[in-house]
Amino acid sequence: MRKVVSSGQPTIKEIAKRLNISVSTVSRALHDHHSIGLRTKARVQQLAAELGYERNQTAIFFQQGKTFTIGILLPELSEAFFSSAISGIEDTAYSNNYTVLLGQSHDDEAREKQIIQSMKQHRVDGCIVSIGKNTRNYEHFEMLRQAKIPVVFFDRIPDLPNIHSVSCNLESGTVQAVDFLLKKGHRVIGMINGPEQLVASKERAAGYMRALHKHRLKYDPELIVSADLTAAGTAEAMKQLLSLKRKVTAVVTFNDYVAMDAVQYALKQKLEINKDITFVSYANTPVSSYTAYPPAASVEQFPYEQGQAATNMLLSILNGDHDFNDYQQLIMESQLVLHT
Amino acid sequence: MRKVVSSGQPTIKEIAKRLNISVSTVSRALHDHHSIGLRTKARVQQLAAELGYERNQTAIFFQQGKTFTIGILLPELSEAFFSSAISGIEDTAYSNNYTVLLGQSHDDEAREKQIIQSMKQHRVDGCIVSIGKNTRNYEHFEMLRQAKIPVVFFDRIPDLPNIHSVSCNLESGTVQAVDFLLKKGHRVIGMINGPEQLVASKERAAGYMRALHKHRLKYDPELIVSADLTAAGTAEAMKQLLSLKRKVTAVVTFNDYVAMDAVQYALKQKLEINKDITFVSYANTPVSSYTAYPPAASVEQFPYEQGQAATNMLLSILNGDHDFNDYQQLIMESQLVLHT
DNA sequence: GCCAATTACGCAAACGCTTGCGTGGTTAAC
DNA sequence: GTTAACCACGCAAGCGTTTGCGTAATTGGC
Repeated sequence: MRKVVSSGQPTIKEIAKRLNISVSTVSRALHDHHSIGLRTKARVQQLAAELGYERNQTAIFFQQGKTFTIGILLPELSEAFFSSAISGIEDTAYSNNYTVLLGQSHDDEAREKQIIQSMKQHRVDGCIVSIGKNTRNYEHFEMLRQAKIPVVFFDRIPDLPNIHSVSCNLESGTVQAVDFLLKKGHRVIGMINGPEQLVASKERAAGYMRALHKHRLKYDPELIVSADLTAAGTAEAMKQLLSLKRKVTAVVTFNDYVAMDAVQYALKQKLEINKDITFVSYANTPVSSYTAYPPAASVEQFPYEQGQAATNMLLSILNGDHDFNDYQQLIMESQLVLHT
Repeated sequence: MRKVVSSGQPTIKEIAKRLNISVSTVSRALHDHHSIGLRTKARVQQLAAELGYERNQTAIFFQQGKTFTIGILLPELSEAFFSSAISGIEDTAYSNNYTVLLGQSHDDEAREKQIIQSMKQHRVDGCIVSIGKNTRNYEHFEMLRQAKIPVVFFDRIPDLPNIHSVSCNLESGTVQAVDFLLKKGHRVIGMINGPEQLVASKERAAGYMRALHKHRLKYDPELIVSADLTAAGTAEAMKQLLSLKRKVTAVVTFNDYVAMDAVQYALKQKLEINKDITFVSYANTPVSSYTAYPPAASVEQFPYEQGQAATNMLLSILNGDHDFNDYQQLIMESQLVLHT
């Protein structure tokens, strides 16, 4: 039999042989088991230290059927929102002695499936996933369910019945945003919204309307325009808004990128930002405050905290704090942040 | 003996039992081994498919002493530069059938050590690491070396003799940047540099001087000022530069954030950007082009490509393409990108 | 029709570790 | 002095897979 690997790393066996005791005694000594004499314990631990012994995790993972590893699947690692989220996930995983296995789907369903497959094969204890834009088929998650690997969905959540999830309620944040503008005296407030099929767009629109309703103002459909989030689309949307009879003095934009494009357009029209027109946006990027004309306020979605929350949820599931069928859905509140 | 885990996942044994053949035959059949009859192969593969059999990677990792996993340790996952790098690393790891284990040090040496320790215990095949700002002690990397786990350092490289590394040469990029300004007719070019002890600052200064030398211009020390990268520090630096007798018409700033702060200051002084004064910067953020006054050009450091390169280097080491003592250092060229 | 080569499969060890159970030996309780 | 409790340790199975080697049965060459 060929020795596959000789990594030179000392094993429990070696220690046992050198000390003329059994491996089980060594193992227990290393775990500070009560049934091992103080003398033997000390001898074992000392020799282990001398040899630079380190437990072979792969062996333990295999033997225990648990890896203390969580898989995290996101569409795009380099997007600011997600990278903050990863940061939050890694931090809380780390402090609970879990490790993080990473994969990005690039919004490609096939790759998403392969990564899930790979994570399943790696025997991760659980997953945190944000699905791709184009994912329509959820059979890969069904496989995880059958393998009894719990999944917490996060931010981008599939339309499935029984799932754990963490997401951010943009509606309440939008209410706050519109409230803010109303209190500043604005009465004609436009909104550049995203594609209508997105949940995120629906929540924004709902928040907009709820805020108006709260203030007993009537809703003018012309004031919400859907755009495709490109610079050109945003310019077009701005043009529409500015051509209305009622003079729009404030605009809620879908995200910071749209806000920046909208600002550009407004400047070209010789409008003075924060005087002729005020923008409020959603915080997708930490650098928006560095721009020449940052939005007056933005709705923060706390990606880092969402990552933390998702991880905590997963860990509590892994700890068996809940029934397997007790599906949890945490909806975090977004919050308006003023850019003074 | 208590059965630790029953995950329900079918094993090779099960298949063997059901088919009344030995496990070795099943294993070989699953690997398409030539010594297995076509008939048996087919029967095995079919049953495996029916049962939804999936190889237990943890068992294989353990048995083979190899995990096909690379550890990646970075200071801060949410920084744009690093998150792009991760993206590049994950992409190339993925296409080579490796998986990525993630950790962030938050520039904390103790945490860095713990993560390295954890990765070592996980028996990663290799590591890619960017060290923390404050790391002075490198014994944790020495341990990796002893465990024969190869490490490729990346971007933030320790001052050690025999290491593999990938980094970006900012000097040449700076030469290009200053060249660009000189060709545009600027003759008095300022530089807001970072703290002097940083390698990155030294490279920038060197590039600045080399470009001047190339054009047979003399170097005026007053034109390079060191700042602390805060908004206030940048304003102070700008003030210094603008108060010089010779009228500064262009400034090379340490990074995009500094550039944005500098722009703000210039605007307050009623200077017209790209007319009275032109900025050139280093690309740390993908959104700088969204700002009202992006720098006229910026030195791109290609974090994604650096990530790819580091991964490829690590994989080639793992493949045994080089001697263990053949230390590789790849220095990538940065490149000036014009923002038309 | 004999030997060699080939085909098709099984045996069993090994990877490193954990853990239920068994077993001598000592101590304490009555 | 007998029984019970406890202490300190060893035995051995088992986790799922791979793989060197052994071995029947079949085939082919001459």
